[in-house]
Amino acid sequence: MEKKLYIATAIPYVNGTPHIGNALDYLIADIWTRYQKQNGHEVRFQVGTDEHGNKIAAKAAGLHMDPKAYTDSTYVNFENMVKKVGASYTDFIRTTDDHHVAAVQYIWQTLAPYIYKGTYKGWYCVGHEAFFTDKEVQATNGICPDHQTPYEQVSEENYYFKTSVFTDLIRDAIMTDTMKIVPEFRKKEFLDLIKDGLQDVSISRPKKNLSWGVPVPGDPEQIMYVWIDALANYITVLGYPDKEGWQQYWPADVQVIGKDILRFHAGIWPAMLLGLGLELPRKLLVHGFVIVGGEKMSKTVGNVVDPNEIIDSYGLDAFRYFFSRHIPTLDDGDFTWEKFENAYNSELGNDLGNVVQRVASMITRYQAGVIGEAPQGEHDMSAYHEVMDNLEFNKAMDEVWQMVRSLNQYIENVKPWEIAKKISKDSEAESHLSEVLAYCVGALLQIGDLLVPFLPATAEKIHKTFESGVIVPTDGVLFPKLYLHTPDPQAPKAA
RNA sequence: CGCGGGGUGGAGCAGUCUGGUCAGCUCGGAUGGCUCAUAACCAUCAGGUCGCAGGUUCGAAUCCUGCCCCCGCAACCA
Repeated sequence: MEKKLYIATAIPYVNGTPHIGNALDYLIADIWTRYQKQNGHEVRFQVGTDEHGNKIAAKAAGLHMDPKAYTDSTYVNFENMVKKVGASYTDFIRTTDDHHVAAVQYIWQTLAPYIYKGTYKGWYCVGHEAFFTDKEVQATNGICPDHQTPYEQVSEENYYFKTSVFTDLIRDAIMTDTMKIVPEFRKKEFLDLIKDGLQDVSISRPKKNLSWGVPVPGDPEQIMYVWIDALANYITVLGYPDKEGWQQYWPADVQVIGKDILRFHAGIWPAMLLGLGLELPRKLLVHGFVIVGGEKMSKTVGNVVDPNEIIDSYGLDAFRYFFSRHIPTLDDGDFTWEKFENAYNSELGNDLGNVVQRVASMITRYQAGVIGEAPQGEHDMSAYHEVMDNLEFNKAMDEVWQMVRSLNQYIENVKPWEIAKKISKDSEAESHLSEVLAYCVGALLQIGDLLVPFLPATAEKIHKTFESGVIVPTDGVLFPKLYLHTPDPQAPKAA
C-alpha cells in the first residue's frame, strides 16, 4: 500500500481579492498533487481562508455587516480562484468553521503547559494592528509610513506561547531535513534567523483590542491572535483531533508557502506541533514572488496582474504553462504580457501545438489516420523525475520541451514526406513510414504523460488524439496564435 | 564589519561546489533548407574583456584576496 499523501497551502486572509501569489500557491500545490496521483498515491489537498482579525471586523463594520456575513460573501472569491487555476483540491477550510474553532480551542488547552500570561509594552500601530520595534519607530519619526498615523505606546496583557523551548528540536529537524526547507538557501536563511533561538510569541489580544476571533478557553477577556488560529488549519481540516482519519494524512508531505511567511511556518508552526506531540511536515516548499517587468507588483503603482485576465484571454493551460515554467518554482520570477504572449505563441503554439498537428496530419494524409502499434516512448525520464522530486517544476518543463525539440529534429531528419513519395516504387517504404510515424506518436504520448501534472487538458487532448491507434481529430489546433500584446507578424506593416 | 541572493553576447538564463572537454541554452536578428505542420519546422552565422583589480596555477567564468554595483531580508509583516 502506498502511503496517503497530504499537501497543504497557506490560507490567505479574506480581506481583499485573490491575487497572483495565491494563484501561484494553488498551482504549485496542484502540480505536486497531480504528479503524485499519477505515481499512484492517494492525495489529500487542502486550501482555505483565514477569516478572523481586526481588519475583517473593520471592513465588515464599514459595510454594516456582521463579520461572518462579510466573510461568507468574500471567501467565495478565493474558492473561485482555486477552481479557476484548475487546482484539484479535496478540502476547503475556513477558520470560521465550527469544527475548526472548537479544534483550535482544544489545541490551546493541550498546549497550556507552554502558555503563560505576560504583559507587552510597545509601540502600536492601529492600522497594522501590530507592535513595532523601537528601531522602526525611530526610523520613521514615530509615524507609521503606511498609515500616516503616529504609533501609540500601548501596554496590554497577552498570552505567550513558549516557542523558545522548542528551538533545539526545530533547528535539528531543519538541519537534518526531517522537516526539509526547500530551496536550500531558504533553509540557511531561516537557520541564521534563529541562531539565537526562537522567541516566545504572543498569541492572544485583550478582547477590547481584538473582538473578531476565537475566544481563549477559560479567559473571557482574551481572544486568540492569528497564529494558533490560522496555523492550526493544516490539521483541523483533516479532522484533528476528534474526527477519524486525520492520522492517515498527517504529517503533510509538502506545505506550500510564500517566502514572506516562511518564519511562521518554520518556527511557530513546528513549535505548535511539537507541543501537541505531532510530527512535523516533511517539506516546506518556499516559492518566491511574481514581479512585473522587474518591479514589485503593487496597487499604488497600478501594475497588478489579475490571473483571471490571463486565463480568460489565453486559456487555463497557457496560464499554468507560463507560471510553472517561466516563474521558477523556488524563486522570484518576472511576468510581462509580452513575455507571456511570446511564450504562448512560440513555445506552446510553434513547438508543442505544431508538432502535434504535423504528426497527426501526416498520419491522416499518408495512412488514412491509422497509427498502428506505437512503441513506448524511449526518452530517458530520469532527469525529469529528479527535478520533480526536488520540487523544481520549471526545470521539469525544460526537460519536456527538450523532448519536443528533439521530436521536431527527428522529423526533419527522417523526412516522412519523402518516404511517402517512394511508396509506389519502393515496397519497403510503406512499412518504414508507418514505423517512423508510430515512433513519433510514441514520443508524443510520452510527452503527454509528462505534461499531465502541468497541462492536464492539453495532456488529455494529446492522449485522445493518438492513443486509440487511429487519429481522433480535435476541434482546431492546440494553441492558436494570439497577438493581444505583441505585434502580429502577418498584420500589414504600418507605414 | 548584520544576513542572504546576484552581476556571463540585444533580452532572459545555465555553467562556478568537483579548475582544462566552456564559453553553452532559449528568445530576438541575419542567411539558407524544407513543405508534413499553427507564415510553422530544421540548419548555419553574427557574437560576450564571463562586474572591476590583483593573486594561485602549465591553465580560471570556475579557487584565493580586495573593491564596485543591483536585489531581497533584518522577528510577530499571511
